[in-house]
Amino acid sequence: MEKRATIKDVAEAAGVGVATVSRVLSGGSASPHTRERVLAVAAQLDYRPSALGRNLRQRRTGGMGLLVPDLTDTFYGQLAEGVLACARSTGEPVVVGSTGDDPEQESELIGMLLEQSVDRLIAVPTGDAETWAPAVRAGMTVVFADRLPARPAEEEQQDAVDDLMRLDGLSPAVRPRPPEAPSVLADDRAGIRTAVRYLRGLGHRRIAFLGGPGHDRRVAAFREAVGTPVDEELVVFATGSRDSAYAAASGLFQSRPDLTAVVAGGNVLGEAAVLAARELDLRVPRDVSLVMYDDVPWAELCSPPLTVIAQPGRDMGYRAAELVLRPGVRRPRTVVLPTELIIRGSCGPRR
Amino acid sequence: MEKRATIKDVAEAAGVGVATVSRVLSGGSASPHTRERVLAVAAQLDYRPSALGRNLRQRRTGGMGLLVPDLTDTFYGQLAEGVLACARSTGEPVVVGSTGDDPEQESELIGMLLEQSVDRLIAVPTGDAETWAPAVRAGMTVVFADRLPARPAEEEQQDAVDDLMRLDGLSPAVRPRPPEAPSVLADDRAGIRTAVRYLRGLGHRRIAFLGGPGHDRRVAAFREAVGTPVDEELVVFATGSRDSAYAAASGLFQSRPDLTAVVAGGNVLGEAAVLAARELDLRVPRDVSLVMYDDVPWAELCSPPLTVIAQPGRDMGYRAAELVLRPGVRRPRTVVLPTELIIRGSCGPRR
DNA sequence: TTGAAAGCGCTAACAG
DNA sequence: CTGTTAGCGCTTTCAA
Repeated sequence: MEKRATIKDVAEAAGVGVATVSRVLSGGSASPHTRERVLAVAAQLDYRPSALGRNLRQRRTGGMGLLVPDLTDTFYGQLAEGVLACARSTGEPVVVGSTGDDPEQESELIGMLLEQSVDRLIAVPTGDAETWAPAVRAGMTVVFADRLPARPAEEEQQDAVDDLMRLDGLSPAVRPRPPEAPSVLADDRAGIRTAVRYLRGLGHRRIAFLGGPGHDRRVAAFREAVGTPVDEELVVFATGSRDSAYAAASGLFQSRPDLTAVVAGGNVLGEAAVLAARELDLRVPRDVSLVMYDDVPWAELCSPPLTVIAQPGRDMGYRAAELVLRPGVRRPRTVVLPTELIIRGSCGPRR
Repeated sequence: MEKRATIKDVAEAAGVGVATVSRVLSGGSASPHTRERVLAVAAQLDYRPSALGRNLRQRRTGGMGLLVPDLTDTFYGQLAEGVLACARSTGEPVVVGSTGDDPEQESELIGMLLEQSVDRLIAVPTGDAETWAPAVRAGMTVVFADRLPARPAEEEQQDAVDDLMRLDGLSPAVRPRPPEAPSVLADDRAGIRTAVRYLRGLGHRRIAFLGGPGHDRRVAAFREAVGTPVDEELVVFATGSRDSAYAAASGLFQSRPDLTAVVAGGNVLGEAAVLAARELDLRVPRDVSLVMYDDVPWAELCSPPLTVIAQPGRDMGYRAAELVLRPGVRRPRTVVLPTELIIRGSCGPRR
């Protein structure tokens, strides 16, 4: 346990000032001779600039934060891998937090990051705009991935009012929106639409949607794809846990034995659906067809192999990291990545 | 984007010195009156001490590092969740890195952590003792989880020599071992032994082991459980990737169609085995029985559901985090957590 | 019990 | 092109 050399040590050993060392090491101008000398001494002393000093001086930590709901969910594992890969290529540290899809924990983690002066953050948000206010106020560069923060209830109400006005042929007042953070999303709308069309093509009419936290855009897409009127009993929600997902799936199958197909909004829900169906002796795809959001390695292992809506988790993470590192001036604020319906064996014609 | 209050602001507003504020906030002694006053002002100014200043002063970052091979592997996801849960309870930041089971990347990540002055690290190591030397030299508190660093080749050789001496009835010289870092491991030996016994009980004699990086202890246990002579063709290794795992599994099945059972050393290998078997039209468990290390949610979804050796990934992470945060004086240096054979449907009697 | 002051290692003005 | 210097926000002696 020997203590590391400081910039001062290098300066002395090289017979120059500390500023020169700093300059050379950060690519500033210096005479070839000096540069060479400094570099040699630094190498010889095995000098590594301490991030501590730099951070304090610049009043910000390098690197970035990453907040996901649950690293046990393969999709978020993929996303995280993407972020880490990008960060590794630039040598940046990534502070990771797991929110458990709980706004309160998310809030605490944001506080922790603020305390660390981490000013760049990639998040799969759980809380609403209010939860995210402190981060924005502090001037953090935030990039949302996979989903956007829910909008506060009051705003939704206001939207409803606006909609009514529009029905009456009136133009609602233009109200300012909170500045949208850049985000990286999958094309949920297209993904869901394709899946629903596929199921309808197979003859299915009573199609259910099994959603989880943050799946609002997917449900909306589902509603749109199914068209009015949507049978509300066929749209059910679980919280983040596997237990809750199982309960929701099981409840759905039991309360509506007439449904013939299910779209699961995420891989944990898909897993729950398979389990619940088996428990209730429903055969897939004979009794019920299933499409799952997320392609995960085990989707192929199921029998039958699961038909899925694949989204590029790793790419999403990588892109988000790029965005947060280089907040381009006129870069597209929102990146939408394509989804793909991968047809395997979990869907069949309506029984 | 308003700038945060500093300790100086609080001191001025409370009419005390900065030292007093520091003391009060870190639970030092102060008159009740002063304390109250400082606390009130701090709250009112929404003061949060900056980790930057503290870190520089103490020449160390709070929190810890976490290095895993791949967050896409559910087991490491579980482990990471455990670490993050523990860290969250103490408000500590966790810097996570993914090594891809590549010693070089691991080495770079260690360097990055050193640069950040992160002096506590939990790692699922990939490199050998040499890779870990810099961390040790720098005085990092390291806790290994799931596995230990491979020992350098020369040492293995020396061991072989020692073994020969013992065979000759000689006592080899006592050579110093590198100080062992504390670690949290699953009881691989018992887990593998139980699985092998179970398979033998079903009548299997030609049992193969499908291993990956870091599975040395598991192979050793396998060899021991099978007893001499071990059919070396039945012990095959893959690198970390899914492709490699698939290739290894497929190759194994094809080169030794006479094998009747396989023990997969990890969930990625288990996945590969299922896939390869299916591709070769081998039925599980009729044609080949399979036991997989790691219980993961999808093990139950397979058909047949996979018989597994479960290890408590989340607990392992949590314990490791506790160990690294409180390096107990005379605490057990190595924690071994129990494994459990969970019998589902992937093993049958020898055909 | 309290405050003043000295840095921790680094970068960025500012002179030279 | 280069060196000197002034902090960044905090903790921690050391006196008072």
